Amino acid sequence: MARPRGSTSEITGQRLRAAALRLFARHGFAAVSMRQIAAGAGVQAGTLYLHFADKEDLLFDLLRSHMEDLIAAWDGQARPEGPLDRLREFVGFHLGRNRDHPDAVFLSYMELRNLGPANFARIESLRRDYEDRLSAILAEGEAAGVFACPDVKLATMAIIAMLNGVNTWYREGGRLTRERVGEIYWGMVRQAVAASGRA
Amino acid sequence: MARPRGSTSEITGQRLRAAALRLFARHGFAAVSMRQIAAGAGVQAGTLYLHFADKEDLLFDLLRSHMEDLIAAWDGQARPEGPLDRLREFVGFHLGRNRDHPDAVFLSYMELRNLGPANFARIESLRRDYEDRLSAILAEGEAAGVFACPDVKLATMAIIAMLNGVNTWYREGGRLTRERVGEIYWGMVRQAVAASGRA
DNA sequence: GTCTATAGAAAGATAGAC
DNA sequence: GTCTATCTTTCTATAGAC
Repeated sequence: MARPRGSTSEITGQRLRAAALRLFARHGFAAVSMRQIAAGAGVQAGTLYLHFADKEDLLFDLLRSHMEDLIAAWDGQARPEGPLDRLREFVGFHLGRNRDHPDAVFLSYMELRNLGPANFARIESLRRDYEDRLSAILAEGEAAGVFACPDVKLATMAIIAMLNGVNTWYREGGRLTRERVGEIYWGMVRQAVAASGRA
Repeated sequence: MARPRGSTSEITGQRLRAAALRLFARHGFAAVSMRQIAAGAGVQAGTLYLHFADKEDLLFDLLRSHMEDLIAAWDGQARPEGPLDRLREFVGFHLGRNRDHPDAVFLSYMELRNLGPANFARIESLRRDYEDRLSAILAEGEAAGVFACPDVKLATMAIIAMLNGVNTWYREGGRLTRERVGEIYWGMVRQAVAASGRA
């Protein structure tokens, strides 16, 4: 993040990150050896310890940068006015990020248990920060009478889980395009929190 | 499954299954050693190979029996008439199973990649069988004009992902009871597929 | 059916040459 | 900054005693 750009070290570091991300997502953190990661980046095993203190530090680096990039990307983009359009924007944004970073998304939900307590807490905190963006939209819509969630936090968790599910089954070239899937999910999300229709 | 009941072998086998389930869910398949599993069941490592051919066979046994029990439990219970009540029943059933078998549910989504192609295909097939039960309810409701899913398969995946998400954040003794969470999720599911309100 | 003991391979991490 | 070589530990799986 704060290393000199373009240096040999930085290039190797990024290649190691990329190799580790791919391998961890494919086989699981515990199943991947430091030797495999090094080989994936075209270096020897010992070199890894020039860039990362140990295996967990490498995993933490991947998860932290993923969450920080995610939050920065959302905060950095223009937001439409009004809770409904803003929610639509969030759904599209989240699905787009999941599409573009499937390995990191998978890791950030599946391999948290391999972090020590301190690192675990930091990632969880970042995740909460991100989820709070969605909660704020829902609360705003609730106050405006556009949404009617019986519980904003639960609606937040439900929407995120629902959207994340797409990555587990969607395959390029299948029955539906990404765009169509996005439209259909947006429809379900909108109805799930809509003010009309609540019994 | 077809072993003599109550025999010493069967008891040890069940203890090994229970220990493996707990350890795999807690630390991940690759991170758990055969020695740990044996110790968790109070036997030595060599004994494991009397009950399972190898580590993958043990995982497959856990996943297969979980999925088969799940389907049998749903098929074996009385079903209310009408798509809306049937959907409500499914939501409650699914949340209840997830509550009672969190480790097996977690494993069946996270450790499939550790199965060989043949075993993987068998578990995937069982999962599809289960999901088809939900799809049938949605299709029935669609035909009756009670539901309006733009796509039954996507609604199936969305509902299951949403419900499964509860296990990742719900903690006993928290802000909401299981019953209240079930009510709120049922409300969101119902609205998400409701015939009214579709634009 | 379970034990002890171990073979053989592979893991994480480090030291020192270049 | 990267390499080779290696220490130490741990792994899966098996052989043979009881």
